[in-house]
Amino acid sequence: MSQDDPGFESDHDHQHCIEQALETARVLCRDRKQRLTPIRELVLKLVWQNHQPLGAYELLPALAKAGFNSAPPTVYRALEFLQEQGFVHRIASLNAYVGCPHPERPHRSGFLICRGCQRAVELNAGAVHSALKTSAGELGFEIEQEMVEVVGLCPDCRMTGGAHA
Amino acid sequence: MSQDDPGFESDHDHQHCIEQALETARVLCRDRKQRLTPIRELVLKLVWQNHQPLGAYELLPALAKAGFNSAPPTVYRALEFLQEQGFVHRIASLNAYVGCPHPERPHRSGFLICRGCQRAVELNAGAVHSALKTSAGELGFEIEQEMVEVVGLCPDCRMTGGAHA
DNA sequence: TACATTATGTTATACTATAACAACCGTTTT
DNA sequence: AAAACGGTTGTTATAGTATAACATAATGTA
Repeated sequence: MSQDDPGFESDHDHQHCIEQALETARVLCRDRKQRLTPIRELVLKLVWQNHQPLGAYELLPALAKAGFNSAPPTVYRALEFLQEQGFVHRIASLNAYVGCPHPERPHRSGFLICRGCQRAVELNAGAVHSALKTSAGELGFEIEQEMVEVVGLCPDCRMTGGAHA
Repeated sequence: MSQDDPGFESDHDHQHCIEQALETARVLCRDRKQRLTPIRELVLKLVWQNHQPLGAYELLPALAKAGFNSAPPTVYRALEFLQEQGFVHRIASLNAYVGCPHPERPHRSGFLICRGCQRAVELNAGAVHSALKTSAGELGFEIEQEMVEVVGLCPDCRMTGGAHA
């Protein structure tokens, strides 16, 4: 994890996270000649509202409120696009989606998921990837995609016994 | 991964896998004073039919054919029990279940999942776990549960371009 | 403009998992 | 043996997650 990423520090300027994520997405889409349509931008913004992964169906009411169609395919399509562009990740063990702080380059990502406050932070785990690559390589297995999802307690919740909001 | 585990070798004596898994489960249940009922044993056997993870709903027809009730709760209950006992693992990214070759002791498990032949082999990834523990520790995160699911191509499928059955 | 391409709207449905309560069964207690 | 109990299974219903398929609209391009 790079130094400027907020980890589990609960007092970071989250508005800044959101702004930056949106701005990065706009720039990258322009470079890549992809269209960050209003729906897609809204979904990205919603996913970034906090560091707690959101389920697809949790996004629908907000879409409806913004005047868009709010049937499931709408949000799944937006999520699919955002994943392809690397702007969000899906967390399989939660059936939920979370913003990616480093969309500029594709990367193997892992997550630390706190069962106390439900926040998930991305782990830039070079060492984990190396170990995995070695173990897989010994079996002749060629890695294409990695999912690393770790559940536990973040520093805040360890102190408060998991009651942190 | 220990030496006696079949990895992606497709010619291992799979009947032996099944027998051994069932026998181990019987012994462990006796030791633990748990009941390996006919339904539970059947589900375990079905999950072990091959090394491809099976979805819960794929098990239902076989349960029906064996004369049991075949409504979803039946199979989910059996799977829940088998997971608690460590006899099977759930693979979140596939919504599927696979037999565990080392149920005698709880362990952090990872999986290599081949997108060619759909086989999944368990990775006894001590090194991966260590790396993860270190990375998490740096953020003050306390690990309770790990999911490591790696998708790629097994040795067989690398040769045949992923067409291996 | 005409055409192709991409995105969105809409309806329906598939797939995955659990809630809730009744019936059954083996064990222990009376 | 009867009653009480805990655990397992049967049964119905429903919650939660995701996609198929086709129609319409918007955008980019010749």
